[in-house]
Amino acid sequence: MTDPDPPAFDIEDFLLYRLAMLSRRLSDALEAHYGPRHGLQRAQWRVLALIGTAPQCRASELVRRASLDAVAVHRTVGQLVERGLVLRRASPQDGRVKLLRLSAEGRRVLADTVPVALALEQRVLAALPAAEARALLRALRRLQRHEWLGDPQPA
Amino acid sequence: MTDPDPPAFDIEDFLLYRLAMLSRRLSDALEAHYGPRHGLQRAQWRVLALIGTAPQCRASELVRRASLDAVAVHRTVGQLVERGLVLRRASPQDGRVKLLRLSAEGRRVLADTVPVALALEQRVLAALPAAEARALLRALRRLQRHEWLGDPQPA
DNA sequence: GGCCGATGATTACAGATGAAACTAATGCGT
DNA sequence: ACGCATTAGTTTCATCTGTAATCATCGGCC
Repeated sequence: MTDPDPPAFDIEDFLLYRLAMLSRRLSDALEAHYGPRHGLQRAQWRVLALIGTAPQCRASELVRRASLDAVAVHRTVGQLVERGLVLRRASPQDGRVKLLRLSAEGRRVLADTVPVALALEQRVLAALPAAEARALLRALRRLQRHEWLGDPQPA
Repeated sequence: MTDPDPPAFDIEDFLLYRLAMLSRRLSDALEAHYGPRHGLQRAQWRVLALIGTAPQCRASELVRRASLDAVAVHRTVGQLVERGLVLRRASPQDGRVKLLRLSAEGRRVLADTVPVALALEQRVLAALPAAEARALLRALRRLQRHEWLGDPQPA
């Protein structure tokens, strides 16, 4: 009697779902390139790029900045060290922390994949009208700052 | 000598990375609600909502439409059936396919979580200027259609 | 100087996830 | 009507991912 046909939630028209689908498809596309080519998996490439962006960082910094799982980061770093793409040395100041940086090989691998990543990004943006592309970038940048994104019903 | 400091790729300023971060954080936030409340994990909620959106669908349809892994879908459906949220019955026309629909309980659980999902969506959009929010939605809708998103270097 | 809570990193185990192989049923071609 | 390629669904196994416990080191405090 009251609303025999309520909102009729359509998940395919739902912002979070669209974002997740798009993000996954794009990451799949990128991984399809560097995966076979360098034997890297998604988390490995991401950590490699993060270390490349912020050399001499500690592992915990990656955890914080990328809001990644600490264990996953350490494991991934370990794999990259084994493969000689990342160097890990103890900090002189603090015996607990290990400072991370790319090896020459790591830089080479990253440099080989970055153009493909940027090309994919350009391809996405080129599929949109210029104004819309700019708005998308601005919106993402704006949303990146917001911390409140946890906790849908505060208290 | 040639470019001692090349592009200096900053992954934190990279579209795919921003999308992935935002998407994950939003999905985490939503899961933080329906997870403890109904004991659902992400894939389960998503499949529940997909079945709610398209009742009487077959499992393979979910696989296609959401471009999900077939095994994951079957497994998740199986879990939802066990918990009594989804009903699965053989199709009269085709003995291979099982038609899926929500049980009353499944509808109840979904109805309980949908407002939270929509509130989160509104919250994201409200964080943006109106024009930017509209542009974001339009951009996502536009990109959803594009199939070319696999294959960053076509041949 | 030596205890103790806090922090960084690592390990261990368990549950989740994905690729490949397997079973069942349909429909098409003969 | 029979055989066979195709599609739907399921099972298996190896791998990945995440939670919790562990080890090592630092800094403050008595």
